[in-house]
Amino acid sequence: MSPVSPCHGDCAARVLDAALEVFCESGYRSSIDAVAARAQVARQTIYNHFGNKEALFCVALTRAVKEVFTALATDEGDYRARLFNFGMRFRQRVLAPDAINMHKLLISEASRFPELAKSLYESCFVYSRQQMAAVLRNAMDAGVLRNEDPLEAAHILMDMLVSHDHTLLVFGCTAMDPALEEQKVNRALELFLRTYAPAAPERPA
Amino acid sequence: MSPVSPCHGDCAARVLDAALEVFCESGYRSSIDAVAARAQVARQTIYNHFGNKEALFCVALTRAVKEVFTALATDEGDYRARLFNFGMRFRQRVLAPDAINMHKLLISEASRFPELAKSLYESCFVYSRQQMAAVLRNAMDAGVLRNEDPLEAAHILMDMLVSHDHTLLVFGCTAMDPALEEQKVNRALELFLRTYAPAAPERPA
DNA sequence: CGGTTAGATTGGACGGTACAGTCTAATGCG
DNA sequence: CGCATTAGACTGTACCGTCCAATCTAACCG
Repeated sequence: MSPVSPCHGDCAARVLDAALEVFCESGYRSSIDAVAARAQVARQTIYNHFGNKEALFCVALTRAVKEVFTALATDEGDYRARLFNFGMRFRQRVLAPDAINMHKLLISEASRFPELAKSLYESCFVYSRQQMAAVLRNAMDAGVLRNEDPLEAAHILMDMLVSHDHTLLVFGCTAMDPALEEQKVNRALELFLRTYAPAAPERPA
Repeated sequence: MSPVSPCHGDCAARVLDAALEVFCESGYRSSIDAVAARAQVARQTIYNHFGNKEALFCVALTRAVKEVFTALATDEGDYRARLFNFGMRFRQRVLAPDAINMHKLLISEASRFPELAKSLYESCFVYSRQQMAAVLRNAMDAGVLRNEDPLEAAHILMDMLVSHDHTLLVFGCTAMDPALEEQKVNRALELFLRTYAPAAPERPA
């Protein structure tokens, strides 16, 4: 039972973990009591640490969402390999059940927390596109890709990588088959590289 | 004031309109009283017609979502014109504020109404892709487009058409500038047609 | 080493609010 | 009269946030 055993230090962290879990499961309409129970903590402890429900929500969600989008790009291999690795990692992170739930949660509460939604969109969604755009810009400079707006290209590639499956998951329709991941990434890359192949210098009349 | 004036017939319709408005504004957590006030109807009238809140929500949302995706394709003009018209109409419908709100609403409540979410995904999202795929299949058969899976091609084109702006709107970041619509559709078509240009029959060695 | 203190934590009670859904009596219309 | 509608009272529930007295821990001090 460990009947009372105060936690002395890790309480806040436990609360944040529990809050993320509970909010992801049942949305913002989860009760503070549910979070407290999940964290095995008294309700009052939550108020001591975070003040109120809104603050708890913002802190928990911000911390979690940012983790999804860090360090997606790598420097190893040729451009094709870099894009493949990025694609695999991106799908893995963004299509994970937790990430899907966070995405739904953020959309649900975008009107209640407009600044939070905007800020997380900027610092995560946009940020991940910029990471990809940097890779693509290099490839364009190297002549491997057609020289166009790299940020636009990043949007297109990343949509090709996840968009359809992401929609499926958000609407709760299917789970992904992990055996098909490489195949899907390669197909997306094939289409993308076809779109952004360097313009043929001259065409045989 | 029209102090009491029972509605005799159009009550149900008024309630459905009001319900859609209110739910889109404040989500499922809107109160029945708010719907009743918007419809200028007694709360009891709503219960007489729809039984409970869940049923009201499902009926109102289903009716509204289906309207967004009907009759997107046209038969006039060449393939390029058809795709352009489809693209313009698609953007207009899917990026409209009401449609964005419904999208957010459906995602928010996907876990509370799994069958509703799945069914609306099927009958609307998938359906619109199939409309587009039919057009693309014709173009492929006619040799105007590279002969590949037309449904996959439809997903890609429709992502190119709206994906980025849709995300922006869902997260409440910006409004669209209507002056740029044609330009955006043409850019999406340009990229798509580049991807799906018929394969060059042979390449100069 | 034992006693004290400050701070974190707990459990529970409590007030206030909001809402779903029911019930009833009254109203107006065909 | 019969029917749809209305206004409002009412019940039950859920939850936020506060308050408080009691408990535990660790650090500090004589």
